[in-house]
Amino acid sequence: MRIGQLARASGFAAKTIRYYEGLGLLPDPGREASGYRSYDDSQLRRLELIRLAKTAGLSLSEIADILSAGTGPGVDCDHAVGLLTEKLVRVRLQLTELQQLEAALEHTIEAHRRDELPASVSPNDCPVIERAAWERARTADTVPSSRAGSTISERSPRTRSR
Amino acid sequence: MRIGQLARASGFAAKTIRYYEGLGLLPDPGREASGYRSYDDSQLRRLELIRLAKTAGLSLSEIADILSAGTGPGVDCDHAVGLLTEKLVRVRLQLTELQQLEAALEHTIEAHRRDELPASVSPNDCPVIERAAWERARTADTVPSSRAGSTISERSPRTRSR
DNA sequence: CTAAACCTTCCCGCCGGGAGGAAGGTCAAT
DNA sequence: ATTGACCTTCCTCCCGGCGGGAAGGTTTAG
Repeated sequence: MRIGQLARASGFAAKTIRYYEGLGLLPDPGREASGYRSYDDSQLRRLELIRLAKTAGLSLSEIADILSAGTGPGVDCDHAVGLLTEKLVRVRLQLTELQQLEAALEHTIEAHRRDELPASVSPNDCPVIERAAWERARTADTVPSSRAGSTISERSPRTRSR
Repeated sequence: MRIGQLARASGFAAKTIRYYEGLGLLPDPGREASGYRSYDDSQLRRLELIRLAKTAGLSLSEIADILSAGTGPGVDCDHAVGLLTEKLVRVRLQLTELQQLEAALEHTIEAHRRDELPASVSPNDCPVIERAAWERARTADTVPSSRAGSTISERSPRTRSR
């Protein structure tokens, strides 16, 4: 089986298959005399597992972790459970951040709807943004040092202060 | 005021200030005879507004939208409210997706904890992943065509089928 | 034999938000 | 006049997940 057939059978583009091979998601396939990659059904099954893992919300590096963990022929399912558990923690952190952002946006929009916000007093001044920033900063410090995809920036350029 | 002073005053790195200028977040500053960028306090205030907007969870392109919307000297605050409203919609979609992912992970881990999952029958087969994919796919179709940072992939390579 | 379909490697592009550094020009103080 | 701090432009890198296309070799059908 050449890469084109595998592509049609798996639903992944041939380029993607080569890319996955480069990432270590797929083992080195043999080559025909011509240099063409030569696949068998086990690669197809592996690609199907990769699709499942993607559907499950895993990134390619997480999938690589699962696939290369066993080192034996099979996939280490217990390792996969561990990874899912860690991922759950990360997902919950992201959820917390997003929920805080949601609340900040809601409160700000609501405050504006009720005309509670002052008019802008100068250019480069916007009470709406100020309020949203305040709402967000207010809850941001209650999050336990997440570092997970934070949209918030902590003030400190690499310019040394003097 | 040169870029270094503005950097220290604003807390943004000089590189970042040039980058923002390139993105259109900052107007073209004048130049000294030497070619150095020359800033005044309004740029500092603008950078402070940008920091607030970032704190509020806005991306640079969203901030650019707000800053360039007015076209007059001041920022159009009503436009900012509209943007925040749209962003709230997107945030809620993301929240839905993340909550579904969370539930899928929880259910899968719980099923594993209760030994409800069969053993893997062959290499490239992992009931844990299968279950997680199933849990996720089960809820994924109830989401109203989000398209917002989805981690899920819909099967269709650009290989034309034949 | 030839054309089409297929394969190979390679490099470039995108989204976001910058960081790091090279090569060179300028300014201030000593 | 020299140092060192500052500034300029330009290019490269990182994270994830590929897609496009060039330039060339191979296989297969008619």
